[in-house]
Amino acid sequence: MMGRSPCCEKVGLKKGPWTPEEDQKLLACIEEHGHGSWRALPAKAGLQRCGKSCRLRWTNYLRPDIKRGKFSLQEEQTIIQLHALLGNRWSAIATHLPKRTDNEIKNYWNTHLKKRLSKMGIDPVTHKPKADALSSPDGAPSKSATNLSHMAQWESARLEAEARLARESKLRSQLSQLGPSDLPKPSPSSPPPPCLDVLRAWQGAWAKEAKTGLLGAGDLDSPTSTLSFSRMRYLHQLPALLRRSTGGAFRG
DNA sequence: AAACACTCCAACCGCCCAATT
DNA sequence: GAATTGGGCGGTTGGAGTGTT
Repeated sequence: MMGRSPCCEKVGLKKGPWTPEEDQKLLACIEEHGHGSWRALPAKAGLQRCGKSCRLRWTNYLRPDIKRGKFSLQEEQTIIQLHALLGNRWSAIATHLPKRTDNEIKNYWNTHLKKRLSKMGIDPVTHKPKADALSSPDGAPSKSATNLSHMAQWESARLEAEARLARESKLRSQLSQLGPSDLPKPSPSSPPPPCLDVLRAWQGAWAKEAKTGLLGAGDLDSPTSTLSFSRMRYLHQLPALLRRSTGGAFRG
């Protein structure tokens, strides 16, 4: 026989919002058996749901290692900076925000941050000032802009690699914890997430470049000459911009 | 108080890819 | 190698909650 055994039959499966009873069943089942196979879980748990729905409910809502509620200013900055570098790759962004799910970040971006950036005159897709010129008059990027462009590309690739490593590490720890002990716990053996270190390193690199004069004085003040340079400067100034846009009322 | 408009987010859908047979 | 699945991802949306007229 080709392939695997057939997937769960999709007749009579419940959809829509989860009830507290369903949540309890799902939690109890994962506590007792771990989630092992999502496909097999609904039957074990006595749920009229498909495995996919169970997985979504667990990863986005029931998992105990989830922080819910208001995003801090620091988290907002991180999301915007990572979005400028990575685009709509929410799972990659989420690996740098401990305890936040990609779904929550995506929602927060769509309902809050996108609008906020627009109000600040920043295109939320390109992260460029809306009326900004795309290139220098002669069309040739400056040397510093080229360097910065390479730097941005390098950082983007590095973030991607880190996100991948984080995923693989998570997968390994899940595999080793299959079974009753599958509930996430504060484990001293699991490495801390890469978190904000990448952004800090990047910010440090920016400061160094600016200080050592790799950026010409004009580069810091003149209209931006390339998309990458514009983006780099924007990222550098983001914390101050955000503080201004929130009127300082936001505290991390 | 009712009707309508808007906001927000949990959950769905469809697609993709690696793994499995 | 082909067929098929499970799981992950990003885009989208239904509907509850809130605000406005």
